[in-house]
Amino acid sequence: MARVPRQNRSKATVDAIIQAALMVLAKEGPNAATTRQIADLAGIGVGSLYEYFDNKEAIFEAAAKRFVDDTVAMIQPLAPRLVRMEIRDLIHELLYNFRDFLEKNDQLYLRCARHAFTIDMAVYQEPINRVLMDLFMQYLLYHPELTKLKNIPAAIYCYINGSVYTVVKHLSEENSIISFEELVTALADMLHSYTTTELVK
Amino acid sequence: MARVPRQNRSKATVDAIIQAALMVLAKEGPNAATTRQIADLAGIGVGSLYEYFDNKEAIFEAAAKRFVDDTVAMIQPLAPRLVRMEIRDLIHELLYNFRDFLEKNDQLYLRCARHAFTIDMAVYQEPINRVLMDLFMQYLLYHPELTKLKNIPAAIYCYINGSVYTVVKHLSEENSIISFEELVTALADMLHSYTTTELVK
Amino acid sequence: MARVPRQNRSKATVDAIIQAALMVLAKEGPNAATTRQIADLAGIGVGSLYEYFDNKEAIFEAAAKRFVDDTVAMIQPLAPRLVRMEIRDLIHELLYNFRDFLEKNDQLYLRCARHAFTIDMAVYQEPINRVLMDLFMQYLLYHPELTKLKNIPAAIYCYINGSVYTVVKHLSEENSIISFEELVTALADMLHSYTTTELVK
Amino acid sequence: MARVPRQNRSKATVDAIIQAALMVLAKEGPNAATTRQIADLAGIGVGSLYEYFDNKEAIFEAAAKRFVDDTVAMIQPLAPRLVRMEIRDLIHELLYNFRDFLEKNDQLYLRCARHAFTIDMAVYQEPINRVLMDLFMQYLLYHPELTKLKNIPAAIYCYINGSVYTVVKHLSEENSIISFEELVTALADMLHSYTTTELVK
DNA sequence: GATGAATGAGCTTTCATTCAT
DNA sequence: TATGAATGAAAGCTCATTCAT
Repeated sequence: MARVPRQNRSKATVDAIIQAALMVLAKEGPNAATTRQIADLAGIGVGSLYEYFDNKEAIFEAAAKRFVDDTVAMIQPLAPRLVRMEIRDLIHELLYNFRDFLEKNDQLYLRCARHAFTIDMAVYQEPINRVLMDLFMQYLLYHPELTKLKNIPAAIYCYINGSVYTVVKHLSEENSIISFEELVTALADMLHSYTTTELVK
Repeated sequence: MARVPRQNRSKATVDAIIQAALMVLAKEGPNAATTRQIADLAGIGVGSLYEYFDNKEAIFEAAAKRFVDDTVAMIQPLAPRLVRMEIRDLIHELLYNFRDFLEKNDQLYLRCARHAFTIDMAVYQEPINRVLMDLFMQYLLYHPELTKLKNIPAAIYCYINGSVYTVVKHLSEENSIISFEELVTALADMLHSYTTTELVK
Repeated sequence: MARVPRQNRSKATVDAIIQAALMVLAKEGPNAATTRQIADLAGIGVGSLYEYFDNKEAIFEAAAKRFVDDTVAMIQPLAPRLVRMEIRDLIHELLYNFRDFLEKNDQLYLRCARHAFTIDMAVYQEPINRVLMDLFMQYLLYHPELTKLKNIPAAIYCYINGSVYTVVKHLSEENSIISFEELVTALADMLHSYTTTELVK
Repeated sequence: MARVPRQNRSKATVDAIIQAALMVLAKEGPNAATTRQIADLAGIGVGSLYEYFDNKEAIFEAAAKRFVDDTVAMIQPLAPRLVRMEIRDLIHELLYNFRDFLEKNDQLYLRCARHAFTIDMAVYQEPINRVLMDLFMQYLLYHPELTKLKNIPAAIYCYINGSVYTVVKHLSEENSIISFEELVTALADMLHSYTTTELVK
């Protein structure tokens, strides 16, 4: 039976397991990843895995949660600055930060994200989408003229989902036909043109 | 060693295997799908799988190819009509056809597509992206004024990848915050506004 | 149910199967050899194998019999000449003929023989041992002074078994510490010295 | 991945596996022997086999090595006594010891040896041949007059290979035409006559 | 609490054999 | 008679999970 660890020692072990799970996930993908690999990388015995998690899936859930929390934690502090920017600059700033986040630690998170777009894992994407949605909502407060846009929720829904997927896919491509800068500019321009023309009749 | 089926009987068996593979893929996802399930669903013995395919992976490749080919075959005949339409109507027409395609046969293809966004499977998405890219390129021939748009390849790259993913994700959601019609309209408007404002300086 | 073939066509097919079995046996060994390989090499369908043989083992038995019969047929005609020779010349002549027999057809029979020393296959070696025993018995008729040797059956038993195995083993070795000529001379000398000293008290 | 057993418990398991493998090998031969049989006989689960060995072949290799090591260990301590004996007594002593070794444990090793003469397994016979060769070489030191024999390596090569095979074959025969005593005497006499007559010219 | 040896269900794959054509 | 597609038992092997230490 998995227990909630309260001591520091335990917390450190849980952390090591999650970190190891992320690394194994990044390297092998979710199918090939084994509990033995995770335990070895975490520097503990396989049995200990089950002291902290009910089963393998619970470990991956925790790893996914970690990924999502870190992503949210990366975005949230940017908000105060972003909401005051011109829309195209916002997108630039946001996506370059997103890229840096994905590529740090030898692309640890990028390689995890590659496997994350199975729609089954959409539950985990939810918080990321929400924080981005919040960002855009706050943006509206600072730019009230935009509230006249048609069907804002639908537009945001499309833009967020499409952009996140497109960025991850692009970064995962060995030889893309376009550069990251071109990608970002295109995404920025698309949102900019939308916000300047699609007003409610 | 897999052999090339020559007789009609054999061809039917290969078809049954691919169909069964798609159904198992749709129901279980690529990890949980087993050869036994495929054989059972195809109504044949496990051994027969290996008369036509070298291994399990080859079966899934064939299934993925079938999905992609069918998708392309669904889009291609629409092209002549679509390229003559106004851009928002094009998107509407295209995406409603796409939805019907994904939802037929008890959402067979939609449920397969849910698993297809693992970036590892991007190889299989390639032909779909290409046929859509071709569609937009042809569209330019019929609407020459659009050739003045900034960085067309980048815009198309973002739009196609983002839209396809967003549509599949939306259709997979049980209770979405927006309706399909709203989604389509938002995507259509976004492209429309981009084409009317983002001209080369 | 396997049938005894009486027509020429059938006999040719049986022959082709046996030949194919020997070749597959030589190349793959008895474990890795499959019915499909045999059928392919024989130029017939797998099903046809079972028109002439009850099962795979029966094919191998027939192949073993063929090998044995050919070996006996190789030795028998040599006998009239060999029995008149001096004992060392007999061994030389016999073993060089044996070597040629084993190495013809790209070592077909040598490679089969390598697998034949499993003592389980001793049944098949029997006729070979017998023809060699007959040879030595005939030899005694032409050299009556040898009948005074101690325990002739035991000596022949040891000499035949030991020599045949040693020759096949030696020919199978890539880099032997001794040459074939040295091997033959040693075996010849050993028998010669035995026949000149070990007389019944 | 096989791990090196460190604990006593593990070492006992490895031993049980090797012992079981020898028994299965003895009963079924190398082809028919399955991993399940070995595991059952060893009283462990199939999975445990793979805790200690990379694959089935590695188990058989270890079993073969055990057989060879034990054979060598049986012969080696005899050497000091044998090298001082008259040659015929040496052969008697050696072969009777060999027989006892092969027949102990319900003929465990004899039944393994029956399968070992596939020339492919000659690699494993090597150490046995070498220890016997060493024995004869030492014998020469104690009987310097024998160094005048013609081509000693060739003679030893033939004698060792031939004798070992002949003994194993004879012991495996249900109803042999000669007794073990006759066999041993014949082999002893053969070597004795060779050593007394075949001197370098 | 931590371990890792042990487990065995269940996977993919092979292949001798059958039988409708 | 000849075929080869179909079969399915059985093989080798993996790995999440357990539990005695």
